[in-house]
This record gives sequence, C-alpha cells and structure tokens, in this order.
Amino acid sequence: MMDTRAVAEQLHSAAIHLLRRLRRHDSATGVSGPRLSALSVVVFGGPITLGDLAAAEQVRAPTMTRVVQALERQGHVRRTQDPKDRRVFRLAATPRGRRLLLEGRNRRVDALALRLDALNDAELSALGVGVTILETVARSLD
Amino acid sequence: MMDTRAVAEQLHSAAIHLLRRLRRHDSATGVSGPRLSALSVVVFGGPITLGDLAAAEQVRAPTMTRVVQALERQGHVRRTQDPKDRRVFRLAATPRGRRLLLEGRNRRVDALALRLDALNDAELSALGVGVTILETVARSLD
DNA sequence: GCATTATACTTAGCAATGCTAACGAATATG
DNA sequence: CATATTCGTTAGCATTGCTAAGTATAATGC
Repeated sequence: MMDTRAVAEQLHSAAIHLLRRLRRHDSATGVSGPRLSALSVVVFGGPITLGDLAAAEQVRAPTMTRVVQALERQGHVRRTQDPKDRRVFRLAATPRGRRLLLEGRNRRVDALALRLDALNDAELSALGVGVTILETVARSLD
Repeated sequence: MMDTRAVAEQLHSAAIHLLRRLRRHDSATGVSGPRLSALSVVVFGGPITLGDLAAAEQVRAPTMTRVVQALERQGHVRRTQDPKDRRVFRLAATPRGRRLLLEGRNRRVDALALRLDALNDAELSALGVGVTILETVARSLD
C-alpha cells in the first residue's frame, strides 16, 4: 500500500522541473511561449476552432484572437471557413508552422533523450512503464 | 533494449498534459501565473537574489524586478539586505506568501492524488518507481 | 415566420508581463 | 586608485492577459 499523496507531490515537482528545463530550448524557435503553445495544439489537435483553442490554452477568446492573428501573419497557421456554421472557422497549421513546431519539439525531446541514454536498461524500462501509467493519469484529469 | 527517444517523447507529452490540467486549479489562488511561479521558487529556493530568481524563471532582470515589487506590495515576499554585498538583497517568502503558495500547491496535488487513488497497487508502485527515476533525470538536465 | 436569445469571434481599452537600452550604486580588477 | 564588471532599477516598447461591448450567425420560442 503506497501513499498516493507522496507520489503525487513527487510527480508534480518532477514534472515542473523537467518542463522548466526543457523550455530553455524554445528560444531557438524565435516564437514566443504563448504562440508556440497554441501552435502545438493546432498541430496536434488538428483543425480546431478558436474557442476550443482558447479553452485548451486556458485563456479567453479575445486573447486567442490576437495570438492567432500573429501566427497567421507569421505564416504558421491558416483559417478555413466551416461550411456548416459561418460564425466559426477551423485553424490548421501551415507546412511551415508544422515544421517550426516539430523542430522545436525535437530540440526538447533530443535534450531529454540524451539524458535517458545515461540510464541503464532496468531504469529505462521502469521509466517507460511509469510514463505509460502517467499518460492514463494525465488523461483522467479532465 | 528500449528506445530512449520514444520514452522521451512520451514523457514530454505526458508531462505537458499533466501540468496543463493541474494549472486549472491555480485561479483559486488569486495570483497570476508568473507571480505564483516566482513565489514558488522563493518559497522552496530559500532566500534568493533577484538575479538568480530571474534566471530560474527564465526572464530578464527588469521583468523580475516588477514581479517582485508586486509580490512585495501584496505581502507575499520581503527583501533583506545582504551584508556582504550591498548591491544585492535576498528575497524570502512571508508567512502569508508561504501559506498562499502551499495552499495552491495542495489543490494541485490533491487533484492529482485523487486520480492516483484509482490506480491499483501494482500501477501505483510502478509509477512511484518511474517518478523517482524521473527526478534524477530532471535534475540531470542542467 | 419572425422575434428573441444564444453562440462565435472581434474590437477597444486596460493591466500585467516580456524585452532592450541606459543608468546608478557597489564591487572587483588592473 | 582608475577602470571594468556586476546588480538592480527605470524608461519605453511589444505582447499577452482580462472585461465590456459590438457584429454576425445560428438556435429557440411564440
């Protein structure tokens, strides 16, 4: 019988430190944090409405309006009309936006993978199992 | 022999989703994200200089000057002179600031622990092992 | 069918947060 | 002791957050 609260604290703290450090690689993208984060949702979340994107990013619609306008001006995102509902449009990443995001993501993942290379087989496989469980936990948090 | 890159991608993604969802509990603190994050470093990082705090938060000194001024006005942080170097001061959390931060952190950790309660013993213990390895990985990322 | 209400996004205007440049004060170096 | 460096602040700007209010479209109700 393990202490869920202790594991939760440890996991919370470790996740914060992990992402804080990986974030240092983002400056190489030349895109700000909020824009990069929104672009990531567009790239992986497929065509998405502005409202859903705002909700995903936990900001209000007017804030997301401007972030999207900036991403459009920079050619990272384009909007297409929704034929069913003309109030709405769908956002999709341009090839350029997709490439930018994936390159930035690769820099983060490369830095992390480099450290995982220092683990032995047992540690790496234990981490792999833990991460798979973590995925289901994160998904359950809605 | 596991694929470190695959584990790195999975971990990166899971950590992002985890923290994105836990962040929703922060609005209850009444303190903005940047201030809360800086306060966290002050609370857990002990008396710290403004420059070191700025580096930890990955922002420039002028930005941190203003965040600290706001936290001071709100009574969450106080500054004390460094007797050795009079250009420098040390930042410490007030009891009120510490309480605010810990309460906010508790809300996040409670929400997470609630989900961990749904795991069975084997899963929880596997997650615990993975998290311990994750801690060392995160620390190694400097 | 048409008036009303609700929804999706934008605009306007404000506060907070990011930056660089330039400054003052204090320390370190030659 | 003159000079250079470091630490923090101020000033001024762009971006990012908010709420309130506006426009356009869709859904609802009589």
